[in-house]
Amino acid sequence: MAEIASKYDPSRVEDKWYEYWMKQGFFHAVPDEREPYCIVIPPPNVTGVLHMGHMLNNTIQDIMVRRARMMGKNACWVPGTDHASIATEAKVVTKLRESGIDKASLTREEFLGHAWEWKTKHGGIILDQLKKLGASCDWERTRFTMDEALYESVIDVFIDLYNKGLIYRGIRMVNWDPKALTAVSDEEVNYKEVNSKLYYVRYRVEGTQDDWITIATTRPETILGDTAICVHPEDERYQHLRGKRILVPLLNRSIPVIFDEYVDREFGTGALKVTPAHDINDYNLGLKYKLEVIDTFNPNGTMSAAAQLFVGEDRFVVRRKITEELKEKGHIVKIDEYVNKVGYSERTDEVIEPRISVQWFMKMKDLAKPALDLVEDDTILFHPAKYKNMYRHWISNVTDWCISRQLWWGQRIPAYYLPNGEFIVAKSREEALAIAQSKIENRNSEITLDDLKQDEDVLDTWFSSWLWPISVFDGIRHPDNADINYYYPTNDLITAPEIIFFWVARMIMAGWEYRKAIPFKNVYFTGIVRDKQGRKMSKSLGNSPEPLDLIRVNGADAVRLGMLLCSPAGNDLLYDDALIEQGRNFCNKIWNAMRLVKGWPVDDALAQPEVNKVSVEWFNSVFNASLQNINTLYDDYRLSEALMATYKLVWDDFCSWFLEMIKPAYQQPIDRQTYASVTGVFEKLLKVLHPFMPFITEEIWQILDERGEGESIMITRLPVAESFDQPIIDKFAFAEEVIMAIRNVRKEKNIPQKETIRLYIRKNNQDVPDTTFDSLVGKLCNISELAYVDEQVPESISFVAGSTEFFIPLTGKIDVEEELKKLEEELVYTTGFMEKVMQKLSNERFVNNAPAAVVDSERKKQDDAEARIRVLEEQIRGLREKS
RNA sequence: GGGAGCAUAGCUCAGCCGGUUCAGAGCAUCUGCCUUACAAGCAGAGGGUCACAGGUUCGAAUCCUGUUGCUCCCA
Repeated sequence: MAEIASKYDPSRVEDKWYEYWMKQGFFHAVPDEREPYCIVIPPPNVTGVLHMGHMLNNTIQDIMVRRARMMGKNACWVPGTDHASIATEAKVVTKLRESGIDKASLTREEFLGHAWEWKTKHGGIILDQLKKLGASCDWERTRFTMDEALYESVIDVFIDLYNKGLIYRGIRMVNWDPKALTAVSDEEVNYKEVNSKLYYVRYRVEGTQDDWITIATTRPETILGDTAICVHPEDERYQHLRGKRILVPLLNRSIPVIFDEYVDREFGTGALKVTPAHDINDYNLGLKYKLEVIDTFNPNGTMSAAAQLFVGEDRFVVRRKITEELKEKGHIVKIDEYVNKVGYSERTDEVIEPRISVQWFMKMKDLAKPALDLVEDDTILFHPAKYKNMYRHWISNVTDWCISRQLWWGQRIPAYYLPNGEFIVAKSREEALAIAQSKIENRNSEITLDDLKQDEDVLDTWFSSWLWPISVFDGIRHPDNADINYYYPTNDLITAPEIIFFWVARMIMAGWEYRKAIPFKNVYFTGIVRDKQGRKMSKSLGNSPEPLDLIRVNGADAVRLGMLLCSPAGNDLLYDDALIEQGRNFCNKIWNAMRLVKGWPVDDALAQPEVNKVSVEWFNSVFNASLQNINTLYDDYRLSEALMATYKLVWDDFCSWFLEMIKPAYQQPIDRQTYASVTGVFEKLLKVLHPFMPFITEEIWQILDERGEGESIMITRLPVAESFDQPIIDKFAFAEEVIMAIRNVRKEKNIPQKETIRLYIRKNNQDVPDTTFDSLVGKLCNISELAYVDEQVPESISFVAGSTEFFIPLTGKIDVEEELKKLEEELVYTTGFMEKVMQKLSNERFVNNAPAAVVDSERKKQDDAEARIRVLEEQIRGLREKS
């Protein structure tokens, strides 16, 4: 046969097989009579590029879907991207600006033209990157949240929920992103602790010359929007202010003093400035006391005309400037260092500005109820289950969802305004007109299409994503189509815990609302990929390796293996190059196992030696025992443990033991029967490995035997765990102990493996010798004579396994003192152990209370220890007599 | 401020409805080997008061209480 390189080179393998799989259409799935298995990808951001988190997440999805496919299920993994309205719009705006175009100078249609152009050209890079990872997605089903079908689904759902009274339009305090110029939802605000300052500012009481009240604020720039001062009704310090008014510094605007228990008397001075336009709590106070609302900020975070001062300047610049001015005018009492939490936009990292505006909201209470129950009663299972707590907490305290965004890139809200300000929610302008005309005939009868003005805003991207498991199968528009009926509910969702609210919870709501069925049966939460120091990987820190470089250098299989080995569900993964090195080494190990097996000449005339026969029997049992274990681990979603069990089965049991057991002598042929068994189990191992390492397993599977066009390991069936022979496993465990002891003797006495030794065995306690693995021990330890004896063998190195004595005659190499010392240490340990056991057994309460099986096992321990002690003592005696 | 979770070997973790020599795995470390598949390898070895303090029990890494430290979520 042709020379096979001693090192595995993934670069010559991976692209070749991926293309082959694509060409054969193995990834594509259509409904049939088999059991379906479906995963929808958590759609990555269309602007995104592959990062380490995606690598982990998609590796896991690929493992699940490949395994299901090899279990004979109809496996379908639907890929796609979401339109990421804020991020994409920002990208397009930036790009336009670079080519000298201002978004404001474009019409909506022109802008969307540019946006689509951008999407076509740059969008979805990430999907191609997934192919390098080996992802077996059904690319023919690739979806995008702005595809016509998905767009229309979103609109239909909006209209439906509006008609059900679940969507409303209202004036509310929202989280305003002054950079993206849009509202964002509560879930898109990240609170970070920052070092800031607490400014103590004194306001003069109206009608006095020198009577002041001091408030504490972290945001002096909002003073210009103050419309009240609030103190606790029982606060002794401020009783004299009842009925008084206060002058806002710099403006001398007169504002009332209000008394409300909301105020924390301990904080600052106990006096609170109230700015209803710029703080959610102040806003609520404003509603309660009917305060004036002065919005002093423009949407971009600069001061508005209403502020009167610093108009047009940025709020943070103004914070500095107004502090100076307040100081000059004698209003600053003191400034303390202060640590507080400030909200930042998830999308732009800009400081969020609470802002009053008109937005669309979705009522969550009614939808939340079933979504909570479905998780509480384990209809949907979380892995790990601890996320149920977090889920319960959020969903029990859920607030209405702000779903409108002041952007163009997204599904435009289907609301049409009449000249009088009323609005109609309808699928099209024509429909809206018809509704308007029928609704209040007299008043609106003269309205024409041109009078209707559609809402300018689009919907939150998550308002598309929450429909994803349904909309990818067009199940909103066509609830009875074959795909949705077959693949929905999907089986597993693999995602990050950070989007449990954004996405997981809302998909459950949508699933229940629109299909009265769960969107998925299991949710597997992956961890966050961090660097060795535990820091989250991020572009700004520069601590993330480039995933595609890792794949190019090490191969996708090595990367997949490395990432998965150390990431139990829900635990963060501390990335380390060593992990991938481990993956690479493993690939090489398998590769070399193949080289070894392929290198053996086969002799049909050769009968199968006994050694090989028992070895094959043993390995078959070990294989089935392991496979059973691996399947259980999969069932429990303990993927990294399933991988580790597979890894050990291949490396330790197959390579280190089995191949050595049946390995023919150098340049000697192997018998046909054994060879067939070896290639047979090798193939089985490759299949078990395939979901983890698709490329190398395909390559080796193809080399191992002649395969025809259209054949592939990925469409074969996984081996089914069969019953196994536990006694042979136990017998070998004993043989293994003996082999290791002999290796130790060789090492200690410097006897090379090439030099044969003799081995004498003395059974005690009238035990019948088990000779199953004797010939194997002989082979692996290069033993010229193996015999059972009744007496101790003089001039020998000896050791005891269980209560069986082993003697290796070694004239002239025995250090009696050393041997005695070893035996005595062994004796001390065993005696100590036995005493502990006897102590237990002499305790009546133990014997009476403990289960019989436990007591029996203690008795067995005692018997074994006693036997061993007798043997050890006898050996010591024997040695003493000699010396 | 409210809630949840975690603490076991140098690192990452498993064990946790109490009972097997129960104190484990992988990696890392150390020692010896270029032994004819693989030095990306082989053969071995060392390493932990199971965070701390109490309690329950014949028996606790495992159950209970408290303490300390860390992490996450929410406001």
